[in-house]
Amino acid sequence: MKKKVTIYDVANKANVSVATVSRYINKTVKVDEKTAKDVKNAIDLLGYQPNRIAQGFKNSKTFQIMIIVPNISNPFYSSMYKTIQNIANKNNYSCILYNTNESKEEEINAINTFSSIGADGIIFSSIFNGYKTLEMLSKTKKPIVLIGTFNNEEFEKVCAKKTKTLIAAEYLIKNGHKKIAYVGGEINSKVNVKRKKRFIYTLEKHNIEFNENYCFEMDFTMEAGYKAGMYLSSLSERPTGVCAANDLIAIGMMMAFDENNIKIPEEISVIGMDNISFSSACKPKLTTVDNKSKEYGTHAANLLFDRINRTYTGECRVKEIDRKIIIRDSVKNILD
Amino acid sequence: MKKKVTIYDVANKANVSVATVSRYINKTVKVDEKTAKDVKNAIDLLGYQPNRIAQGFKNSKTFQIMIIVPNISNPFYSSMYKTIQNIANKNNYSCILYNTNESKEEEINAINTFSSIGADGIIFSSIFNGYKTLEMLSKTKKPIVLIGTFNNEEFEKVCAKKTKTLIAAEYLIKNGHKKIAYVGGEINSKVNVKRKKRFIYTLEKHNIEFNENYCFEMDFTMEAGYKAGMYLSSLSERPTGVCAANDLIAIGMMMAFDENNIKIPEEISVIGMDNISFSSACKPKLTTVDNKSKEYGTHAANLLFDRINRTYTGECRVKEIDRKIIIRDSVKNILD
DNA sequence: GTACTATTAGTAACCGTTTTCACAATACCA
DNA sequence: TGGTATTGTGAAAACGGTTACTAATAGTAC
Repeated sequence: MKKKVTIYDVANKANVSVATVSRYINKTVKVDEKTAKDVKNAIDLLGYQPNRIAQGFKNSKTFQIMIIVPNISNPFYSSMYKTIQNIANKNNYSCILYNTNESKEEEINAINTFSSIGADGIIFSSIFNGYKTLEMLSKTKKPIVLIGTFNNEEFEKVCAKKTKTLIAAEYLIKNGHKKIAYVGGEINSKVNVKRKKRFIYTLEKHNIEFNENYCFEMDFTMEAGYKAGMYLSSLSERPTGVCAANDLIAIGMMMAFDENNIKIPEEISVIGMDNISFSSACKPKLTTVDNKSKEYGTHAANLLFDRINRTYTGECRVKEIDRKIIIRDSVKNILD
Repeated sequence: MKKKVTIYDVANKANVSVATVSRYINKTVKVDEKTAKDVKNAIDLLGYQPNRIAQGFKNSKTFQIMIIVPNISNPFYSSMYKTIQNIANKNNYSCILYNTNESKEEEINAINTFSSIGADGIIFSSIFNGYKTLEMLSKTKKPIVLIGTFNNEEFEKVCAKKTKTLIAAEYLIKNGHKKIAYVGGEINSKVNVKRKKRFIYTLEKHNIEFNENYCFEMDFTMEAGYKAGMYLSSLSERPTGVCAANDLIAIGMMMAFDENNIKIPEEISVIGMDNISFSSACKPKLTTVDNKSKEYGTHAANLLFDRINRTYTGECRVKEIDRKIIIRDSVKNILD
């Protein structure tokens, strides 16, 4: 095993001091042109590569950021991750991905590793409120960006301008629907609780009463959507529109309606949220609310690198993403 | 800004030397019980956390592995990543994820970063043959695991025992099908080329002639599958079975058949590959070949950590994954 | 020629650990 | 009792960079 070539070897070869080599590499101070040439030659000759760990150790900088997501198999997060990675790479940074599997415990573990490996910043998304996690993050004194809604003024944030539920429900209402069902996800998750609350609030705002029979909560999967569709199909007085907590649910539901020969959107309108790729491939094409994973990623990464590179040092900012409805074929205007 | 608490602070507080503290933490040498208690108290009191970078610097170890994938939005890879991360965490390691976006250039970049950050190992998956990448990897002298088929004896590998295509095609043949179509993906990708070759080979092995009319290659999406389905529906003499290069294609195809009132599997049988979650949620439930992302992940991570921890130092091993067919409702036995 | 300033380069301290080596204290044995 | 293992501990030298401080040289003004 060949010995690693260090900055000392380069200095020797080039007949200069290690300081000069370091200065040449980091361009912190100008070195004479002739000397620079010698150093460059020595580096090339020896195939020298600065040891990142040693650099990181000395500078207490790792050139790494950590990204914490609930579930990387969710197309929203994987797409967001990809845009973050791109921006990070452009800044000469690598990304440590931590998948928490939607578990609170794992979030704690994630933040613990974060502070122990000393990454330079973190992008944190969670389906929990997480007072403890935020407190832990605060202690790290590192640049931090939160994804989603948190009660916190201490960190950079990127979140939605209006909730998806509001947008979806109002679109149905605007199209004349009054008997509207809500199909949520895992009943106890904060995300579901919040969405349902939002849904009810939106109905009331438009003087429509919320009907408990038009509510089905199970989990965020296609199978759950199928069951919801079966349930709604069986009602003697069916709703005219359904608001699904995500596209998977909506797609599963449409399958059930199809199986029961209930025409979409003629007999029932369906609206989803997320705009995953499947939503434009199914039949009829699903009307949904775009979740704009790429915008989330771009803003989060930019906020973070503004802090890391000290391009911005003012008050913490909040980027609000303006989600738009994607009108396709699954909602009918029943006013016509 | 409070100063970071170091091993010296702990040593001071506990009235021992830094060496003792280090020994207590790493359990490399036994320390007296009483001393250990003192050290533990001091650590707790000060909230001391060893500095990973310094540790890494001293040990030339980063406690990080890198995982390179073509596309993290592909459910296969995200699921694989999750299992790898779990095993890594158990080994006290973090994972750097590098998404190459199915680009050769990005693969080069990925490996360059890998060697510059000096991670302790790498799990590499690619849709290319990549002679250059393998050569670069070889130079790093680090533990390496390859995912998929590569012509290489130098690294650990985990790949399939039989190709998915072989399994799928043979299942159709076993069920009496002779007029079988192949719907592939992006025509120029190595993966598609290989799969098609495999498909033709399997037919010939069973004395069935390959019919170019029964071949449709576009890309690996649901939309492409839909178009393929439309094309096949339009043929005057339709195949009795179709072998799709992945589940997305199969699902898209089934939609097209459904739209054309072609009953599955009564009039046409469809088989997919991947066993993504959608495949068991659609109607009829799709018969497919399980891609076992979790097994890939588990084996890859275990092979890697055997090397990293020097639990195994022998010849490079190849783990072959025995993929199984998942029989559901989309293939009919036409011999009955 | 002297004094002063700019520019470039070298010396050595430092970052926070691990670990080798040496040594003291204790245990063991004849 | 003396001699030898055994055990637990501390001092100090790494690991490979960066950088504050210092020194040398060149350039400029008087």
